[in-house]
Amino acid sequence: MSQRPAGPASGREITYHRELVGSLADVFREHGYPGASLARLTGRTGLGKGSLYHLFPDGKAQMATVVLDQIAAWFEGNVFQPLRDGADPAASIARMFRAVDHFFQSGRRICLPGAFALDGTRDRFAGRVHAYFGDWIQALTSALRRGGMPLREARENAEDTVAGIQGALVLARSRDDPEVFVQALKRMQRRLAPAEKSGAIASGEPTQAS
Amino acid sequence: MSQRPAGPASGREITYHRELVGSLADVFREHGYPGASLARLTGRTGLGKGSLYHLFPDGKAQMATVVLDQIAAWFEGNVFQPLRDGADPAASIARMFRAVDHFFQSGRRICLPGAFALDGTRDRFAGRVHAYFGDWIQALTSALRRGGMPLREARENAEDTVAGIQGALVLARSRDDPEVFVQALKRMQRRLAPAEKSGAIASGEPTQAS
DNA sequence: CGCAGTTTGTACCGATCGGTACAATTTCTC
DNA sequence: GAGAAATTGTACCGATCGGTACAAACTGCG
Repeated sequence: MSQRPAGPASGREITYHRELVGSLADVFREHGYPGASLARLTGRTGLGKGSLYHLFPDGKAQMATVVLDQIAAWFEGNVFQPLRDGADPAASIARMFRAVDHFFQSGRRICLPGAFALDGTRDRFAGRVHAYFGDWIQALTSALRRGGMPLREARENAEDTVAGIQGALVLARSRDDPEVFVQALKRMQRRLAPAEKSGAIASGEPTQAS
Repeated sequence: MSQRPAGPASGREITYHRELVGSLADVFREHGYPGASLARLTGRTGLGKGSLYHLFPDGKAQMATVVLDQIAAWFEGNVFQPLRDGADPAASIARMFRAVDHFFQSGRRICLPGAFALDGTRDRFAGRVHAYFGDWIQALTSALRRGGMPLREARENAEDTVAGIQGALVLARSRDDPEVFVQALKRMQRRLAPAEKSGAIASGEPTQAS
């Protein structure tokens, strides 16, 4: 989804673009959509308005959608797809918790789709916000079911886990203590474990978080 | 904490003021702090700039602090104090879940301290945001302990429950389905119950949510 | 009524908002 | 190295931002 602008040297271009989108993401995370002004966007990325509007002709809204798409792509590759297709569901779930801890930087980074969901920004990006959480819950439900959990229970545990992660991020930031997030993550993983084999085998490390 | 401006007829004044602060709260909830423009604030309250700045000489920041204080006061009276001092801890916890469902309008209203916690707004109101969650967790921990739960377990369950509520609000809004919140609340209440007497006796209904 | 104090609408302030125009520069291709 | 295309900085746009000034209108009280 991280589209590349028309141009040559596409190999280097993509990397460049990915880092750029990561900087934009940081600004949206730190200030929210309304608070992410063009001044902050240009300041953080180091690019002038001209460059930014050349890359994103539709402006701030387009920057946010590209950011959301990059986040979705990362989760698709490192979390959702493994949960859905992983040969060992328990290992996929263990991998999910590792990836989540990695992506959210052990509680120091918030979830942009979650933050967008809370205020009026949601309506601007309703489809992407809805898909992010829907895909996550669906994938986790699938892994739990294949681990032997009944559908209803799997669905409920998936919702509780995804919600718990969001809430733990809120709590960690409210107390300015990332450890709150780390510990909450561990308890959620433990709570999800009993119904399945506990010996989770590592299978693949998460790629560099955007 | 909801201070009353100098003036007569203080009885009616307080009510008037409480409703006004409620309208301000709605705007902050719907748009976040940076998105809550003076135009929206005046539009929603029906008051002109002159009136608003007469009531809140320090402007937007003061409006937000008064809103946060009113929210804190409501939770103090309807949730925290009962949790800490209620004769029957199990009943106090049941009352908490009722109050939470009521205050957050069964998932249709978000938690402002939680929303503030996520972005840079937190730093502007760090003390109040920190206190809100700290008081809540402390009060719930107290009730669980008095219900017979060991300290460590009580503390962890309190954090998980408060975080779970925040996450459920995020999830409900992401799917635009308040029922997600209601069901998640029920499961959290059930999960908290087994360690204590299940027969919760109603003791006091929550007052009108601001 | 008449007056003091409160409350309010309106005009206005400089700063910043998101976005556009466009010429100058850099970069790639041949 | 010439020419085309992509990239960039800068100036500028109208709108809106949060906030101030202040005179008019309203209020309660004697």
